[in-house]
Amino acid sequence: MSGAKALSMDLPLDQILRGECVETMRTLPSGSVDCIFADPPYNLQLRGELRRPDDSVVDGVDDDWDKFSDLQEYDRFTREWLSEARRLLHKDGTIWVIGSYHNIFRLGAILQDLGFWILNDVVWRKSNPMPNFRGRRFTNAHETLIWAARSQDSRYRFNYQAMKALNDDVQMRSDWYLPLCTGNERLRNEHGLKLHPTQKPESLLHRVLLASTTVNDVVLDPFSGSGTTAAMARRLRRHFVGIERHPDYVEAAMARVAREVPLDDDAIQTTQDKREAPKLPFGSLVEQGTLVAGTVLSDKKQRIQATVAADGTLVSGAKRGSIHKMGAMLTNAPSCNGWTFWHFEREGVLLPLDVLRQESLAATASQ
Amino acid sequence: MSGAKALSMDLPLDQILRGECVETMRTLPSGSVDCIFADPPYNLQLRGELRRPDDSVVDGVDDDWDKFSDLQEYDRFTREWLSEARRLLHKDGTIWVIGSYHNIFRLGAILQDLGFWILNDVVWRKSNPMPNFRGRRFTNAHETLIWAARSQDSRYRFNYQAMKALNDDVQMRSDWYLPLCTGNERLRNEHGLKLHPTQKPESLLHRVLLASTTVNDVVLDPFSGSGTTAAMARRLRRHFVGIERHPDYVEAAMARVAREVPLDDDAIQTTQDKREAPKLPFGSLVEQGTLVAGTVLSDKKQRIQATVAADGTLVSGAKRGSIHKMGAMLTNAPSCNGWTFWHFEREGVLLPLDVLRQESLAATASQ
DNA sequence: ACACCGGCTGAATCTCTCC
DNA sequence: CGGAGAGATTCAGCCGGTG
Repeated sequence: MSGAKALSMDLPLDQILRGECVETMRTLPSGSVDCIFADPPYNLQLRGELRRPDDSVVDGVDDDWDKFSDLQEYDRFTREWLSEARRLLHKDGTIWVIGSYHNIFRLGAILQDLGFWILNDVVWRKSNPMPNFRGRRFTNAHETLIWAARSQDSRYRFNYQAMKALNDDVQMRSDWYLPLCTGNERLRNEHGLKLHPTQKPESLLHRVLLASTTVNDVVLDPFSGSGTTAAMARRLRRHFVGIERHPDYVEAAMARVAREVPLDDDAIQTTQDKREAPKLPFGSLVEQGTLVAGTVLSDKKQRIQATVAADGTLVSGAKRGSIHKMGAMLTNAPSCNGWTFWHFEREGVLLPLDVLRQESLAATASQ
Repeated sequence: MSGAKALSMDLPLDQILRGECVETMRTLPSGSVDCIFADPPYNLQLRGELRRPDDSVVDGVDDDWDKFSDLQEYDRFTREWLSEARRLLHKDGTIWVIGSYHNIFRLGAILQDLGFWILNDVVWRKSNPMPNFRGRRFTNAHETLIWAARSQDSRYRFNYQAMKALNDDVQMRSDWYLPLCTGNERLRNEHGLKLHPTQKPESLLHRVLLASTTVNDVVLDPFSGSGTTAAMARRLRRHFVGIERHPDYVEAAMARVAREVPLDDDAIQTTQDKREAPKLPFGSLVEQGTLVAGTVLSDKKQRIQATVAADGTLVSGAKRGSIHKMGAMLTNAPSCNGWTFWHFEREGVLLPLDVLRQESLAATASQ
């Protein structure tokens, strides 16, 4: 994704803007951000205070910003900020929202109503959730993230191979097992009390940003709070724009960002998707003599053969075509990746053509 | 809960009624069921044919009953059957609905709009989900259930101790790890093909009914399908009322129920679910900051070095791969256990990565 | 009898670029 | 905007056949 970078000239980069969420978003240019992460107020509807079995009071979320008169008011607020978010998002951009069962269904339905295209719902499984003290429900041990593209036809970014690498080389699933933000990671005020009631763990934002953005992308967090998004953006060398109404949070978050050291060139690299690798036409291997015209290729089980022609096509009897087309034709398949289908012999071993491509790309990269 | 039993005289018990969902519900008496389990159409909106990398075709859900012209029509349908469901539910009763990201946000929002009171959202984590074949999203590895009481002041049933016992004497969490319905459990037609495209596993209904109903309770399933709810109700000695519009499904489900043997008085119904072996991908250590990206690892004799990248791969020159692959590559070995091969330095001492893994697993204890 | 291997399958919104 | 073509992409578990 060339992304929104060219459009971001009017965007105040790497800052947390103090102000109301919607009002501040209205001052920013359309299509100027590549990705949005939003952790909106939860509308928790807590009735009175909650006590642990030992009668200590649970420090729940009871700040003013979490009080909404009713569902309709919450929906109105949600539609308003999500509409602005959609305007700010680049056409190929994606948005993440996080919530619990109190608000996630409102968020999801309104996302769909506004034309966002849901790509995944992702479950953050907490390794250390708060137990259900009254024993009247299941332990609420997860929160839900929704990942959505701006529209159905967005050509969004997903760093598939990086996610696979992060998960021991099997596809990353939609359920993520991560600890809560505790201990030293948790920001505290001068009295040692937690600064923000819902500070998100860095590991969560690390995975979110690694999955759906690339270096120098612009990430917007309209409910910046303790600044986890901003801090992880800086660490991973993405640009950020935060919005936060409470000056204390703005200050604490910017101080936090300043303490963050961006990863260096070696550490920031991730496994590349093949789709992004430099293109190398099969014909150039023949031109360069890497593979001599006249070489006979076969499938892995050596049931099918074809001969390499001087123009990089394959020939078998009266049939001729690209490595892909011939693979598909000779196996009656609708399509075929010739790079992995066709094999050549080297020192008695059958190797896929892809090996030659990798070698050739590696050789030219180091020049 | 004294429950709805006294009211159920006009209710046709332990049958699957052939008919349209809403129409049939209208014939049943108000407040007559203790619990509802509903697996409505998901509105998947599948477009073309999907093929696996081996070119085989995925047998998707293309049935007419899952097609809706737009979200508005889906919402209308949902409001209609949920309204009837609420009328049939006893004042202290609860409802379960299951869905995927395609429809669960519509379901949840409408439940709230109608006055249901959400108790939990529960995540069914699939042990064996279908992969994402195109590598364009996270593996869709879960479905979501919403558990809600008829109203905020319902004195609903929750068998807390039974759930705790089922979970090795720790509170049952909101994330459940259960396999898909496959193998012998899957109902098949005379050609050996699956009878119903979306048959739910018995383990799921077993847990649902065990959590939220008691012996002789009445359970309604307005989208009965293959009859998993009815079968598990009979096994657990609950009464059931099913509604299903396709006569073939009604017949197959009633035959299935007839094969079911109710548990006897002594049977303690704890089909213990497989405890999940604690797994920890190397990438998690990087995300969680246990090991910082940019750290240089080495073998025990410090002859070989590599740098940790942000996606949990190791980098050395032009080479990149998992801790295992890189260990093997750099030593020319066929394979390598990266956890014991690679070492990091702590207080001047070289320690294997495995130490970090053990520490991290111990800290988070029970997955 | 037992191990191993190949085949099959599951609620799936599943490509991208160039002409 | 439509069509053609290049080329990227899979995990766990069950079943049946074979050695």
